[in-house]
Amino acid sequence: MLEIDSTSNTYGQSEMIIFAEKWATVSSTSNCGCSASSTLGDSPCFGEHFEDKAGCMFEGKLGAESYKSKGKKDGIPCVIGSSEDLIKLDMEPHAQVGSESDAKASLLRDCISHGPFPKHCDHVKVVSRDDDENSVECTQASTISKFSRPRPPPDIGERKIKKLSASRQWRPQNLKGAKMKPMYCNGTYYHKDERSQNIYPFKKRKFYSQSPLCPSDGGFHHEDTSSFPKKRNCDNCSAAIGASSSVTGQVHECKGCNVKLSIKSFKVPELFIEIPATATVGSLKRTVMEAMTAVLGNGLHVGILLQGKMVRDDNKTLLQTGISQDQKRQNLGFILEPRHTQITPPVCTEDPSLLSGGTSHGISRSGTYYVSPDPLLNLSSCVESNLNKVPSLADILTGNNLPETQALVAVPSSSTEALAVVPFHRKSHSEYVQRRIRRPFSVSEVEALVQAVEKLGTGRWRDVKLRAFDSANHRTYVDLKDKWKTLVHTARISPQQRRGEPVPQELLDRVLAAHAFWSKHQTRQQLKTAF
DNA sequence: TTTAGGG
DNA sequence: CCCTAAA
Repeated sequence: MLEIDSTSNTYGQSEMIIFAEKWATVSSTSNCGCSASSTLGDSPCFGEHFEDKAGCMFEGKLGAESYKSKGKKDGIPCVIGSSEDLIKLDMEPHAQVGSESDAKASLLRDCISHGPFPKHCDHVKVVSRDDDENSVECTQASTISKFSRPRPPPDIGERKIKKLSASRQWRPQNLKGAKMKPMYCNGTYYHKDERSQNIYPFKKRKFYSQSPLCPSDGGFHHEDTSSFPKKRNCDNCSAAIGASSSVTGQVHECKGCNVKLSIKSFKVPELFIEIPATATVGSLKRTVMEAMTAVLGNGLHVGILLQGKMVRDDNKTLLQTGISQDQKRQNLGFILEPRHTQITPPVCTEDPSLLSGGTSHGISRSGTYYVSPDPLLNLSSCVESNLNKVPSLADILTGNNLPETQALVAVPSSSTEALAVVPFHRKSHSEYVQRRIRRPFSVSEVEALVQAVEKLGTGRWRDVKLRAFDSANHRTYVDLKDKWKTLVHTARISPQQRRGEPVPQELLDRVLAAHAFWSKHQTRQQLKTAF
């Protein structure tokens, strides 16, 4: 197996220039009818020009080296990225914070996730490469294909990730039973008191994030191709990570009243990819693509950190926030975070020992990947009050506004690697399911399990669950049965062969004893019923 | 839904 | 942990 650690992945865009309306919040820039589910896997139309309503214009060649556009109208030029991984924003000091961050977010979104060309181009004009003025309404795909890379045939199963995270599901066989008894079903996570819920961070976020209360994001998630319930559809959590600008960059003020910010490349979160050595390069590319889509495909939000504080008021001008001040800008940072952060803060499990460090470097299935958070996200502490906002991922990751017990993933906070350990794997054509986080049994759990089995015997896992793990929502009776199986196995092998947190020999002995006893017992029962 | 077992 | 046949 090949394991690729692409920690240093960066999105150094090639040269890219945005022209946005001076006073517009540039978020509109990217709201040009783009479809959220246009993903990397869907293959952006490279090499396109387009101009959206807001007058922003891109010429994209994400796959290639160049990505630039020329400006027109009275926009403010923003150069983002280059071969030197440079991102420059030339902003008017009175520009709103939101316009700056949104500009970048939309750039990244468009270029990274969706490609420079929106899939649905109702509101987009395609202009000839040679003549920017001669724009032609894009009314059909054929118009685009003239410029773009040939689109794949309808069979995009292998490539398309339909609302990647949205399509993910847990225990599909149980999904329909939302009314099941809590302990049997993950439906439990819908209904029970959240505070009592344990850490299925992504799942929880998925389920809650697009609850009816979750506002529409207005632009990037409209193509809801998923057939799953709405409430599971706005999970960005898959990308329960964020990225931050790897360098806050030099900041310099230009002569006029414009503020120029220079940001080095945006880093993407650490990516782990596992793929068979026999896989083709193409499939490797696809896998990376899918991973990136998972991370970025759902839309990004840019957060701004000024001297360690999150700048939340998008309506403040750069002057007001102090961004235009040279000295303050020394400490200016940008953070990428998933767009939907309306999550219900998960709560730490009642027993910290239950969380005893599963490593995030677990092996996932072939051709899968998972991401871990960018450590950079942990660097700053934000003290600002929340202004009525639901904590964002960045908040959580930076420990802002959330007590430790509400960590996004209830793992020891020191364990940065424990975050986001959920790999994806393809279930069918365009569905991705998320594997549950691996959470090794702690000794105390083993103890409880052994005790229950001693009492109830093997084969009554539901009762075992009820008896000893009733409140451990993340342990199903199947889990307990599986654990017992491994315990028996563990007890039988030599201590040298055992892995993970060592289980006291005494417990293992009891396992063997109980296993032997109940095996006989079962045999006897069977014999009884047989005769 | 639960159990049982293979993957 | 996942998947699923079978009960």
